[in-house]
This record gives sequence, structure tokens and C-alpha cells, in this order.
Amino acid sequence: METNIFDKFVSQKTLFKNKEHLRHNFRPQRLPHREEEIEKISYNLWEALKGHIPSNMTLYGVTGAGKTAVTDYVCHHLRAKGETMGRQVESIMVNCRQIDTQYRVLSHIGNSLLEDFEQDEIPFTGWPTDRVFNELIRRMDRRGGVFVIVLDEIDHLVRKAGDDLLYNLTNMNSSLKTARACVIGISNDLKFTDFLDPRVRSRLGQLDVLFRPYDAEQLQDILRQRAQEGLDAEAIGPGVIELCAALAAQEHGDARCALDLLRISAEKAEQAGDDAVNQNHVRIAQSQIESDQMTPVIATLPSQQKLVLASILLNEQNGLRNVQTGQVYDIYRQACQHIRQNPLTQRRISGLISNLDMLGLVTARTVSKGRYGRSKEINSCIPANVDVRTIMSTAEEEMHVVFNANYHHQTSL
DNA sequence: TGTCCACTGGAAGGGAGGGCTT
DNA sequence: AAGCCCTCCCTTCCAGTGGACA
Repeated sequence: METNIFDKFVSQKTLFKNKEHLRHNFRPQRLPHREEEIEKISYNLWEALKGHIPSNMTLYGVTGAGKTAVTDYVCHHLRAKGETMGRQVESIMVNCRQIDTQYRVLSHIGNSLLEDFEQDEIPFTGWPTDRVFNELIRRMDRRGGVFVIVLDEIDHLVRKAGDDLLYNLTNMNSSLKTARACVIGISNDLKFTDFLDPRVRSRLGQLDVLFRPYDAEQLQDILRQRAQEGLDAEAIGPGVIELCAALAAQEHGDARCALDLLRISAEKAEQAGDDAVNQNHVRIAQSQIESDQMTPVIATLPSQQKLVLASILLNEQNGLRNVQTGQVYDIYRQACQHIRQNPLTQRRISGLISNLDMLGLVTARTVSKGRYGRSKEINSCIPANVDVRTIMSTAEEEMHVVFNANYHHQTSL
């Protein structure tokens, strides 16, 4: 009989009861250690169920502090209650990291309000922005009720596109006839309101909620709860929860990271055919997460960014640490010569380096060397188990050439 | 104390590429 | 087809800067 490659998995013992429960975007029955925040937010949104306009809110806290989870949780309950009470309440979540211009946010919200009988999506480009805005108002009014617009990672949007959008959204109620709207901004950055127009700042910051990072013990509680729901009772070895929590607590108390760690550790244990997760699996999982996060980021970098990253790595290969922008630019220009490309300006490269810094692939610290000028000190933060050459070379043929050539710094005397 | 280095980072604007309206 | 609009990528220009050095 023909054997199927999946047969061995069918017979394999699984450690999971329900893997979904171990994902960070899963909405659990309860969110431990966030009772206060839930209370504050839901108390405000209660207004929506009474048909009034809730205050706009801004939620602050580091990544993985539960801001998005809490908001999602409260909005879910809000909609459910609205249904039973016969109140039209709608919540729309926009992730401003992916959807990061005024036009795109407005069209995204507008298109999420599309009725089944309509076909006319707002196009992803082409319309003047105010037309998109008017169309959005029209659709909201047609539906009526209260809309809760959640802008996740709002700081990212403001830094990139300014505060025009927030001005318009927080001012929406003056254009709406039958519908009402309130805005919840979620930010990783406490100081992002510094960039805002004072009017927008006061309208958006009617109610601030601060999310403190979870400490190791709180993370343990979260993990225990999820593990209970998601994993077999005997599947967790001694010290595993504690280790996951401790490692995530080092990452500024990131619950998302803790959950990923636990889930992937369990996957590792399962793959190895072990009966329970042990601390070793957690270590393996941790290093895998690191490289898994980086690989697609590097692979999808635009080619110029790849060249810049390669230039930094080549510098490090030659034993240089804390390289300056000028040095990177030197190598970059030579690399461009090798592959017969026109080099970009140093200003642009400086910007691209800052970009790589934001992506977490390098660290770029601006330092002053006194007489010897002011520049960035650049180091890569790509762990050793990530094979950058292969990742880049498979995506970009020229990268072979770049990595295999010899480059020298112009010594300026 | 002032100078000066090697940049940084903001601003403005060009041009290409997508799309819409008339 | 012409005239718009939006976005992205890039260049050019330039004021600003932290701190070593004379």
C-alpha cells in the first residue's frame, strides 16, 4: 500500500488541546491583571449603548501590554450588548502600521461599512481625500448608530502622515447627521501627542489610559490560564511557564512574546516526540523566534535597503564595530560600482540606515565624536543563526557579487 | 571660549506610477 | 486624452549640533 507523507503526523501524539488559545490574537474569556483598564474603557463606551457619544480615548503602553487585546475584548462585549439592547453600535479596528496614510485609513473604514448589495468599493488610489471622507460620512449616516473607531499604533501614523487624519476623525461628529463616532487611539509611545496640533491633542486626549507592562508573575498567570485551555494538563514540564514568563519579562513584559514562546516550545516538544515541554524546548523556541522574525523582514527589503544592510555586514565582517554613516556609505558606493548601479545620495542612505534601525535589524545611535564630527554608530543586531547571505542572495542575484567582492575604506589623511 | 567636524534631520520639490473624472 | 489626485522614492538644500580640541 502507498504510504502518505502525512501518516506519521496522524499517529503522532499531540500536546495541544486547542492551539488557538495560545495565540496572542485569540480572545480569551477573561484577561487577567487588566481589570482596571477594562473597567475604565467599558465605563466610557457604555455611553454608546445609551446612544450618546463616548469620550475619545488614548491608550498608552509598551508592546504586548494588552492594549489591543483589551480593546478588542471590550469592543466585542460592546457589540454583543448592543445587539441584545437593540442599539446600533459598531467598532472598527485599523492597524496603522499597515494602513498608514490618511487616504488609506479613511478608505479602509469606508470599505468596511460596505453593504452587501453594493459593489462600489472606494479605490485604493485616485480619489481626492475629501471625497473619500465625504463618502465615509455618507455610509456612516446611512447605517446610523455609534461608531467606535480604533486606531492601533496611531503613533506610527502620526509620525508618518501628520495629524490631518486625527483632526478630521475627531471632528467627525460635526459632519455626521444621524450617526455618532468616537476615536480610540492606541500608542506605544507616551509622547506621540507632542507632534499633534493642540486642538487635536485636547480632543483626542479626553481620556487617557496607561497600560503598565506585565511583570513576570502576571505573565505567569496569563500563561497558566492559556496553557490550561490550550495544552494537555501533563504537557508542561517543571519551570517552563516560569522560564517563558521570565524571558518575556526581560522583553519589557511582552505578553505576546510570552505566548508565542510557550506555543512554539510546545510545537518543538511535539516535533521531537516528547511527552512534555521542558526548558530546553523553550530555549530552542526562543532562538527560532528571533530568526523567524528577521528572515522575512530581510528577504522583503527593497534592493537598496539590502545593499545598505550588506554594507554594514561587510564592515562587521572586516572586524569593524560601531561603524559610522560615512564608512557605510563608502562600502555601499563600491558595492554599487560592482553591480553597475547608480549609488543614492548620502542623505538618502542616512535615512535608509534609520529605517533599518526601526526594523530592528541594526542599531544606529547618533553620537558626537567632538572635533571629529557627529554621526551614527551602527551595529547589526542579526543573530548568528540567521544566514543573511542566503536570504538576500535568493531574493537578489546581485547580492552574490556584493558579498564576494573585496572592499576597502578610503583612508582620508 | 570659540571653532569646526561629520554628519543629522527637516523641508521642499521632482518625477514616476498608480488611478480617477470629465 | 487631458487634467487631476495620491503615494513612493529620491534629490537638493541647509540649519543645527555635541563635544574634542586649540
